[in-house]
Amino acid sequence: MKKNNTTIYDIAEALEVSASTVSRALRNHPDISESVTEKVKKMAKKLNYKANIIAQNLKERKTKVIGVILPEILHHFNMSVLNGIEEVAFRKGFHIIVAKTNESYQREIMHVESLAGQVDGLLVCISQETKKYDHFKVFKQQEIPLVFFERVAEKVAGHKVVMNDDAIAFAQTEHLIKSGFQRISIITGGEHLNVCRNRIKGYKDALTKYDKEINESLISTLGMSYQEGRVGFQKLMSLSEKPDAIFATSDQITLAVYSEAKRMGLQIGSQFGLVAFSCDPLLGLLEPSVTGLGQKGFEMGSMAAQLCINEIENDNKNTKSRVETLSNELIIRKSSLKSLEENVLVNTYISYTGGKSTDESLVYIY
Amino acid sequence: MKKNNTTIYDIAEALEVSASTVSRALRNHPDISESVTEKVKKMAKKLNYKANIIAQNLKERKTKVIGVILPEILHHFNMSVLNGIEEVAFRKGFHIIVAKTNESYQREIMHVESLAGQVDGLLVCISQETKKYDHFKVFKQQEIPLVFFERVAEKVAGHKVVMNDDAIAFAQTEHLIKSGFQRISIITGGEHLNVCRNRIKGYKDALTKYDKEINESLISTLGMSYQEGRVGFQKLMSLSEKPDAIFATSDQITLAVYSEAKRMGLQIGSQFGLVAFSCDPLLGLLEPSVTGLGQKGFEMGSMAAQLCINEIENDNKNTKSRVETLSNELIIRKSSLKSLEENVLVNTYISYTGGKSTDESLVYIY
DNA sequence: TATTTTTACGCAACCGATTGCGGTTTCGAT
DNA sequence: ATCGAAACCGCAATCGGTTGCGTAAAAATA
Repeated sequence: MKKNNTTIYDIAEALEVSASTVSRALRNHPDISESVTEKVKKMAKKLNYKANIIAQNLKERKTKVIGVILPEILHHFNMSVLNGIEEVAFRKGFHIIVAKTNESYQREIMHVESLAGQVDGLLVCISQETKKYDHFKVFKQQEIPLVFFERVAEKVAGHKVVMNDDAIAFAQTEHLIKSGFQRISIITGGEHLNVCRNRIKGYKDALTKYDKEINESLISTLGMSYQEGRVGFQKLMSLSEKPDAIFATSDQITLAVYSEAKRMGLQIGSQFGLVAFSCDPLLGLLEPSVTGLGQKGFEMGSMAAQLCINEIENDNKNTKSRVETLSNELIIRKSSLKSLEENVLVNTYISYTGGKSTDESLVYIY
Repeated sequence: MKKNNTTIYDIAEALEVSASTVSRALRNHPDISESVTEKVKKMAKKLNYKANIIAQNLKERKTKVIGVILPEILHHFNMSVLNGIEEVAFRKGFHIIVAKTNESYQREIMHVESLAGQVDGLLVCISQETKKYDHFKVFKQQEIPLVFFERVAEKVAGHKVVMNDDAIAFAQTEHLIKSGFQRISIITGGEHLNVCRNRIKGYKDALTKYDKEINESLISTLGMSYQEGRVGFQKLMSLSEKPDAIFATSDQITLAVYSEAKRMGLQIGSQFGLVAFSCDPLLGLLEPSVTGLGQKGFEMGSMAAQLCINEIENDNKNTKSRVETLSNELIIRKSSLKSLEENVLVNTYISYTGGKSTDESLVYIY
């Protein structure tokens, strides 16, 4: 990026041929004779020629880079998604620009706008604050493929990759009910986010199915971050009628609830139920271990990247935005079991049909 | 990146001025009158003009992108480093391209070479397999700033950001000794990696100080990954004389050892000691909790990014490669305590002076 | 030998912006 | 009225490759 780099003109001059010949020779164009091609390549090697990728990008109107915008870089789910994205991108010859928003709408806008000019496609998990989606129009205008994952902008054109949030949430809640918990709380973010809305929906549907009252004061929608999760939990635990179980809907919330509950001396599992919309393998190592989900982050990331790259390469105008819904599975562990009796597990079966995604394949593992 | 984008020429045509005037107007060049500047900007807005960043990059010979090459995307330490890098990069107006090697030398080479043309600087944590460093010469030639973090190529010019590995390793080992463990094993990677070599050095120095024999069969150098850590642990535990404590030198190894040890029914802490070169906050939530390190990943990442960006912007040829050594601290938890007696902690003090980094500020927290 | 077809390259435009230099106009100063 | 200086703006080169088109030379065909 600095200077002194040898260009095709240097090679051309050294060999007394034209730059176009050099260019063609380096790309093995049949119009160029073997002998010349040979000479050019030799000289290129000798002069340590490296093609200027930026110049090529300008000419070709592509960068072989896809952008990834996500709310944070740290916790397991997002990182496994990122891992999946990188893996697919690499195999397809793409690099990825990673930009995080820290859940800030403004920062998301900045990234979307600045990325528009330098990526061939964009993968986005929208921020918590985002409620307007005009900033994505730039991508439509420039016809750059846009794929959402996890938290999607439903009104915006572009493929979406999501989880079967409603079904999972239903199953998790149902599981807590069958396990014997009475006052089940959910800690999540605002309902403008599809993930929160759908998880709340599954939660409510489960309560309804079992004729349990839906108590809005047990629904905390402060946000998906650690801090927000912690505050949400503390507020719930300061209610006159405290919950006896929590459905934590993010890695961070799970972490916050688990830490706080332990700190407060609650006996997670026997005394206090916890299920997590989270797939960190460490959940299985905690004592008590925490009921969570299967590892679908990598899958989500690779699928999103696939969709995006296909769109880039095939250049087909089938702009029907597909919505890919990944089926996740429940991993039942101790945190959600009042007792370790087998029959709770045996009696736990799938019966959710409330959402678009009827999912009969939830797998329960102890 | 696709097409139909309005250019300065479109604006120029619409306004019957020259493209250079448009260019200058958009950048508020004083040579252009207010009225024209006004008109140009208005027309730019109207035609929805977005500057072509690639063209600017070509002209300016910079991309405002820095590359990050790391071995894997998933575990806590690397991600906290990445988080720090992104944060600093963002504040400085840079984007980051993230490329992982999966610990593969070949893949590292590919990334280094392909990134050379499209980033203004590069941050690298070398792969486990890497033992030759010729591929980095491209960056010297092109005078692109190169900064290593964590695992560094010592012979290659470029700043380095590392941890006080030797001091920490010494302290961890010493702590295990004082805690009463007899056969202390270390699980790490090959000594060609600075981190492994230095951690082994600290480990050995501690043993030596306490007149304990250095038993090479207790030193497992299979690698830093989960799988390698697991295999290493299993081999150690199949020795006729098993270790009674493990020093795990990566997030992944720690995870592997902890899982396996639990699976084998070992009583971690009281019966089997474990210290981890790892700072995942979840370590504190495990039961028993795991002795680890303070959170320095973010700091390492942000420092590396700072150094790199300074180099890019100041363009100063002070090519003295600095080595920044971050002081980390030990967080003592249950996994390394045979008993919970206070005196173990009281007797644990800093006395390491064996390495380049004499570190008096290790903080012990229970 | 004359004519057609290949083969092998070069010219110049193009991708989209930036900028040194030069030219024209305007305006105050003498 | 004349001159020099600002004030304003355009020409053309440049960044480094890519490629359509044209053409001279070599080979093939008549």
